[in-house]
Amino acid sequence: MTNLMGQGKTASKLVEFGMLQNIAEDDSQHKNDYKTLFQGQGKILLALSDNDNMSQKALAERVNMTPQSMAEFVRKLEKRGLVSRKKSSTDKRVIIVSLTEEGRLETEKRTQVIPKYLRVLNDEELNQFNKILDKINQQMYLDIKDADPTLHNKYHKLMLNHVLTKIHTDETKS
Amino acid sequence: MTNLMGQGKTASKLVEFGMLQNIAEDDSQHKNDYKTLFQGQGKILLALSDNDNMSQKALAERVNMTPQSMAEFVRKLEKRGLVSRKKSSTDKRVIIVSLTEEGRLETEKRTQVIPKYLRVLNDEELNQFNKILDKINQQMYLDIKDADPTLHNKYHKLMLNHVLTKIHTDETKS
DNA sequence: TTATATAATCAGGTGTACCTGACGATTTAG
DNA sequence: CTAAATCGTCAGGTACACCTGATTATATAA
Repeated sequence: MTNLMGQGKTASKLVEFGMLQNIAEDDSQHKNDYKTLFQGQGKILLALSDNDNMSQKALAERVNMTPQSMAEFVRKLEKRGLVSRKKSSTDKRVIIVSLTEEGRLETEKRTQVIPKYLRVLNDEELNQFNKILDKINQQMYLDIKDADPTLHNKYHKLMLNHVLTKIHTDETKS
Repeated sequence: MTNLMGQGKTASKLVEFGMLQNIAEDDSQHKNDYKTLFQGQGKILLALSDNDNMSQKALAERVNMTPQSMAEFVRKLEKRGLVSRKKSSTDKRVIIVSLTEEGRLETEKRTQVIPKYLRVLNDEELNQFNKILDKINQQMYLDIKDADPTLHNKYHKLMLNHVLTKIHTDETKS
């Protein structure tokens, strides 16, 4: 099982990678906390980046949490000036949440960070890495779908497209 | 700046990768919570895997937290049966913390998990991935050292060696 | 031997991500 | 038009990773 051995090696390197990411964050002034990017308030910002002006209910469903939690986080985000809440005119029960300009910038900043360590890779390696990540990510989408089709729909492949496309574009420009 | 563009692409794929890891965890029965592997109790287990029988004080320094926090976490780990605490015979003030057999197994289990998604990579890709991760990890060690030499010493490259070597060995056997 | 340092503990936070239950304000369906 | 469904809020809670300050043993140095 040569392949299994290779996988094990890679797995341990990934663990190491995870550990290092963590340490690097603990340390120093990084505000782009990798850990919180995909949880709570960060998760909501990402969802809004993909699809703005959602009701709290829809948002809650989208990111798989209770409406109460969503209300709490949205309120916190509002306090931070990253989202705004306005009553829907068609249905006075619902509240439409949208990113403020600041929120949009903040989210972009957080997802656009190019980790310093990538600079050690040359073009060929970056290319290889991209292909590998593509394969892995694609497989993870499938695994998630396998485990829970509903979840998969919510976090559909398109979720990050908005943000990610922007990154590519911006990068291309520079 | 072709290279910068490549880096941006890779960066976004890494963000996506992180997001997917997170979703996959939320979902389903994974107990090997990637998020907690390097924090709090998990961090301590890792430190002990590398260097067992440390005093609480030494442990606290090693993982960069206050002795009070350490005391709390160690107590929790003891309750879970993963570590044992015994008074040092030479210095009755200090408490020596060590992994129980269960703790050792648990830690190995948590670090040994081979993510399912790796199976989509062929031998060549695994090889490339390994090389890339090696380069990246090495660079991250340097970056951490750069930012804080003390921290670097504590989380020295050797930290995970113990655990990781075991993984390699076990994998080789299978 | 007495003052001081040191390891740990107790007590009491803080912040963040969640959750459940109860309830008020609308909207919609019968 | 009234009852049920729907969206959101309020109140209160849990769990986990931390932290500061004060205090108790024990060890060491003057």
